[in-house]
Amino acid sequence: MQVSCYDCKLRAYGLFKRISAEELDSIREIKREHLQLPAGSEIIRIGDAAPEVFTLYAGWAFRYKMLSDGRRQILSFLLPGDLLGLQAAMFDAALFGIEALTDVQLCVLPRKRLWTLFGKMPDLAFDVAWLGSRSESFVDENLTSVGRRTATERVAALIVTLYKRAKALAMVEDETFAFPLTQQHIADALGLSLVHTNKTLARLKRMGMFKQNNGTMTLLNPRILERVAQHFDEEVPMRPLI
Amino acid sequence: MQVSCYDCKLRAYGLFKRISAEELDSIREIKREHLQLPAGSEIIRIGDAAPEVFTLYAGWAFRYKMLSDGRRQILSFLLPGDLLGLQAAMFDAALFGIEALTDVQLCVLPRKRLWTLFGKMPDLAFDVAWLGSRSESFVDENLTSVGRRTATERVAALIVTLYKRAKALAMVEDETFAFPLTQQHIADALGLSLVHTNKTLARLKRMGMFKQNNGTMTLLNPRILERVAQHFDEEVPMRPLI
DNA sequence: CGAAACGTTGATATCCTTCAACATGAGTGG
DNA sequence: CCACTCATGTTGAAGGATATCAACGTTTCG
Repeated sequence: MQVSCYDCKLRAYGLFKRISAEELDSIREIKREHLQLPAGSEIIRIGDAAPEVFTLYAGWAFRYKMLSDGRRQILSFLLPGDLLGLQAAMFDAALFGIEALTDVQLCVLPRKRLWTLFGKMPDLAFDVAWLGSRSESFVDENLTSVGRRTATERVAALIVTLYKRAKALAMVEDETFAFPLTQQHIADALGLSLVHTNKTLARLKRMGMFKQNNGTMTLLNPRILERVAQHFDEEVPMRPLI
Repeated sequence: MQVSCYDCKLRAYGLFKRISAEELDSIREIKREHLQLPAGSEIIRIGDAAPEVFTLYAGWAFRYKMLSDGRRQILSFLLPGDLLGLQAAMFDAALFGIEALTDVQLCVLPRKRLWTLFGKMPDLAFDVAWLGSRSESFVDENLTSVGRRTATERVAALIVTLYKRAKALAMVEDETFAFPLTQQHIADALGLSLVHTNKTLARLKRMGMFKQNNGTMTLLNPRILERVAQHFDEEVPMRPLI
């Protein structure tokens, strides 16, 4: 399936700013291909030299680091509209891996052409920087969870954050959204053991906070869950403000 | 003391790329003032609307978030040459605070002028994005520490990372460098309690890894300390590659 | 000199990990 | 269609790493 930049569904969500036809042409010019990969694929491998930049068009992914003895830390989850591999493209080797959590569709943006385009379209440079900043904000929030929240607060905060991100993408209906993470993913994102993650989820479920059904998550009490999470007042913006 | 961009000491470290006189003029044009603040100053307050962007010219600072009940998470430490507040300037409110750890000197870069300059100097846009990516990489590493390393590994990893960053700035002599963090800062960066941080530092000191003298840190065995830390093979670049 | 910030140390409590076993479901080959 | 395996989820018990509490020591600085 070939998707054109002209009718990119992502733009429909107000995810990108209104742009001129001319600007759109420029973007379309750098987009090389539209990739489709199955769940579990390694999109960027740790140590990869000079990977390209991607826009995640559909599906979920996650960014992670590994210690030499196999311990894994998930740094952030990636949803449609997120930019993948910007950091990696800046350096000469990827410092982290990116793996597809579900089947994914990617728009490939060859980095050389991207840098060139910065000259012609300063607004694009701003947008890329904006997406990069937003991505760092998510890591900041996760770090705060892992460093200073209890297990229950961490799990609650993760679910609330993913719920809000999904909602901004119109992926939530009746407080229900696709939730492709396994308990191992949650554990590795929150710095918890698998067993404790399981027990914590069970506790929140018993408290009536949510229920899960074949790959979906339904929040039964988003307000309370947000309080349990000790969620921040200041929130990461979901889309450009301009 | 007024410092001119033309003889900026930071450039001497190869921290910035060689740039033309014309480019330098452009940068100097956006730099508004050179600020001096004492240790403990709040450089950016959480929730601040539309803060400016700063270059940390001299001194140390740290970026942090707080939970409503007072728990604090330090997200990253900032050394000379780092850009402060890029994220905050992108959004309409700062999601984190920045506090001076020592007396600091800041170059103020009014954000409007900075965005304008992106159009004239795409290379500058790239550099700003590069600094942003590097900053995110440090958060990534810290998150991996807090999530997946033991207390001893965390403390070792933090010391090694700061040592390497200081070294890249020519701030290390005889394995000795200024170390302005209190144990409370270390604890808040690593997601540990103050008491446990103290005992962990004592253990590493007893192991002969380092010694501290009125505000300085001396590494007695950097190699071993790096192994204790389970330090990554792939390292965050210290300066632009181009 | 006194106060406040910072550092040190031992005892006790607890959250979370590890270990071990079993349950469930999907996919696969016989 | 069944047996098998592999990934995932669940549960109880025990141990350990880290937190909390409390007290005291040390340094700095007005």
